[in-house]
Amino acid sequence: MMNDKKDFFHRVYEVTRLIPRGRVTSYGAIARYLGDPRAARMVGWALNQSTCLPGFVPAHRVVNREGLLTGKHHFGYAETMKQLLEQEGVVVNHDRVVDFKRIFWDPETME
DNA sequence: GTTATGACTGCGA
DNA sequence: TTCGCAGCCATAA
Repeated sequence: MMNDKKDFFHRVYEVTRLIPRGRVTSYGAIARYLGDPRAARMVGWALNQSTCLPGFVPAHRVVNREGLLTGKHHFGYAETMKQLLEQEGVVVNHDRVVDFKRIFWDPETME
């Protein structure tokens, strides 16, 4: 169905909203949770659109697998993503999430 | 209509 | 170990 495509974006937002405060996850983890590990790029694209959506989508809690803030440039100002994360207690250094493995949140296990 | 690109990831050399 | 390439799918030109 063509609604499946829409659902993909919708589910990205849903999962992203489930990310606990002070935790982060990766595009690949979300994509894998949605059933398409290779569709990580679509996750990023969906989050790009999410910045213009009504309601709060913590897209700043989604980084790449290395913990790098690759999407910071899409928040209007490059520092916005970092500041949002630090506001939640996530330490960011040189566009990289410190202790990424530790605060990583897996959508599949939700822990 | 086709081509190029993108907030990525995994695997092979 | 690091480096390069293919695959994923939607949007833009």
